[in-house]
Amino acid sequence: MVDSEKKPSRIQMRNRARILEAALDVFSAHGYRGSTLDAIADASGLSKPNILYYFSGKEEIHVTLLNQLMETWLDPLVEMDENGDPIEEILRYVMRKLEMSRDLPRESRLFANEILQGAPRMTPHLEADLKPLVDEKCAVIRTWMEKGKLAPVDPQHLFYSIWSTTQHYADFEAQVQVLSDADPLEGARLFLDTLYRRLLTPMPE
Amino acid sequence: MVDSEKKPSRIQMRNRARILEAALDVFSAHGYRGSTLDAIADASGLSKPNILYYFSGKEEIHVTLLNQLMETWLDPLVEMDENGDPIEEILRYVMRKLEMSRDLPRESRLFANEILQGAPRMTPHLEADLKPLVDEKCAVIRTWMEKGKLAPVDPQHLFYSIWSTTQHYADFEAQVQVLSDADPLEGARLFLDTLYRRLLTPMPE
DNA sequence: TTATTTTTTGACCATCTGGTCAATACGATT
DNA sequence: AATCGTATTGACCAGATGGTCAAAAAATAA
Repeated sequence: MVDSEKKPSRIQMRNRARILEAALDVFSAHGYRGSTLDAIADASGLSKPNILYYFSGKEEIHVTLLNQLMETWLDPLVEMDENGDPIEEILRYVMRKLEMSRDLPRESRLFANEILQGAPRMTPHLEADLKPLVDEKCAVIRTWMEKGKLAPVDPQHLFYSIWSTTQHYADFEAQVQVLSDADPLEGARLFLDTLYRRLLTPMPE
Repeated sequence: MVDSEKKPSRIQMRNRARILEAALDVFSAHGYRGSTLDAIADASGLSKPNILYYFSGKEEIHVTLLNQLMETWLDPLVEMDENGDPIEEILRYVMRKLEMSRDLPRESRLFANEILQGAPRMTPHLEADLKPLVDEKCAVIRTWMEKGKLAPVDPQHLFYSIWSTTQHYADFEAQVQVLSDADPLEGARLFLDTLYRRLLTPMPE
């Protein structure tokens, strides 16, 4: 039996990792309801009952992925530094989010799927982790604006715009693919740099 | 039998409309795979076999919704007028998209779900309808920029940003709900107006 | 080696789900 | 009222799916 008291064996570590890796593939591509244990079993190379030896059920796998994701997802925002140059800090945040769209598209789509379905398994996380962090960083941005380092805009909607414009390249890849000729991510870098510089650079009176 | 040759009777019109209305509710909330004919039957007040009397199957209902959606979705872009004032035309487009997030959130989520899953039933539509329209409007925007009426940016990515920032309020409503105190849509109007004015207003040398 | 614990699996089950079909109810026309 | 095409439904089915379980196979400890 997998005992949550003792430390996990090497086999347990390896197989749990395999399962989560396979599940990320499957869940991000088909959503929770569209994913089957059989598909995860196939993708991980383990049998279905064996998967249920490591996880109590489909839902626990999904929840585990979502929990892991939350840290990764918030990290760039955590790193936004109150003492850095405001515009460069925000642009750095934008670029890190854009890189995550390129490097972690599955995670982005997993998240998008969950929120689209009304965040049934994530609302507590959002309230407990995301909300306080966003409130804190909004306050930082407001002080920057008061000091005249940034042109004034609503910080909350600024965040919404950063999230949506960057994640768009992962979440709506199927659409971007149809419309774009060249590598969209390079164009996105230039565009978003311009967008946020023009939005946030304070104008001397 | 429902005969596609003859014009549909009043009962047929009414029931097909009922089914599509119920299906829009269900599909937009749970995605294609997460939705069941039983749920659509319940929501429409018709029995499952009766639904299959009007539509050949679950997929046909979904495809019908997607086809209807495409028109509604493209309409604001179609209306963008080459002869209007460039900045006002684009801002009008932004605001119409934002209104659609408020008034047609189910349609927005239906679309988002479909694209997130890789657009399995919409890629042909995107290529046949969306792509040419976007190409055309990108050309218009480029001429505006050449005439110095708009600050230069990549028109394609400009569209991506408009779509993502406006649709965000419908598609990620569950997240916005957690973070926003007041009515987010009013704040969004102000923010997006500022964002696109600052981005697009040409600077005299 | 043997005993013991951990890991893996084949067979199985209950439920859900998309879909069928024969029979029935309904509504318009004569 | 009788007729005929339209609309509706209860009963049913096959396949998919999440999950169980006893037994076998591996790994580990004695």
